[in-house]
Amino acid sequence: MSFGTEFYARPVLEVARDLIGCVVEHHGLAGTIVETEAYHESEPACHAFVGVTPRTRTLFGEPGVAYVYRSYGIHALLNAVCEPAGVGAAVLIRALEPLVGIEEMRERRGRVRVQDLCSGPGKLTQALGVELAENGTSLIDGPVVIRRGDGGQGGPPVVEGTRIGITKAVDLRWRFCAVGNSHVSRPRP
DNA sequence: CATGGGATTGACT
DNA sequence: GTCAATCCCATGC
Repeated sequence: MSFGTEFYARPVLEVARDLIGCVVEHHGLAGTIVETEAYHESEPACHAFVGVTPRTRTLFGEPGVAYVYRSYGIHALLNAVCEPAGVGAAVLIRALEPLVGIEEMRERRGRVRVQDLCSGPGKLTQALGVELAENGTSLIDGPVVIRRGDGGQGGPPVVEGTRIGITKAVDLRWRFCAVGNSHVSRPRP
C-alpha cells in the first residue's frame, strides 16, 4: 500500500529520513530507498528558491507528486514533492537497492555490479525507466509508486551527511543514507 | 532572442 | 584525479 498525501505534507527533512527503507516501484520494477536528500525553498540549492516558474510549478504543487527534471542535459532525476501545497520542497531519491527486475535493469544499464545499478540519482531513473514525462504524476497512484518497506517498523538505521553535487548551501546536513548499505552512492558518509 | 549553468555519469590520464 | 556530453530553462538584453 502506498502512502497518502499526509505522509508527504510534512516537513521535508522528516520525509527524507522516513523514506529510507521504503520501496519505489515502476512498471513492475522495484528497489528499496537507501539514500535521499532534502531540498526546501528557504535555501538556495533548491530549485524552488527562485520562486514559482514553469520549471518549479510542480515543486509548489500538491505533496505526494513526482518532480522529475533533466540534469546536465542527460539524466532524469526523481523527487517526491513534500510539505503543504504552496511550499516549494522535495526529497531527491538518490539511490536504491534493487529488489525486483534486476535483469531488466541490467538491460538498460549494462553489465554492471548490482551495487552500481541504482547507486546514483541518474542511475536509478535509467534502471527503472523513469522519464521526464512523469513529472507531475502521483506517487500514490503511479506510474511511479512509493510504498512502505517490508523491513518492519521504523526502517533501518540512518546516517546524515552533507548533500552531494551542489555549490550552494553546501554545509546543510540534509543527506540521509542507510547505515552500511553498499548501494549508496559515493562518497559514503 | 542569446547566453550560461547545472541536485551527473562514465571514460580516460 | 580530470573532463566532456547535452538540454532545459532562468535570466538579461
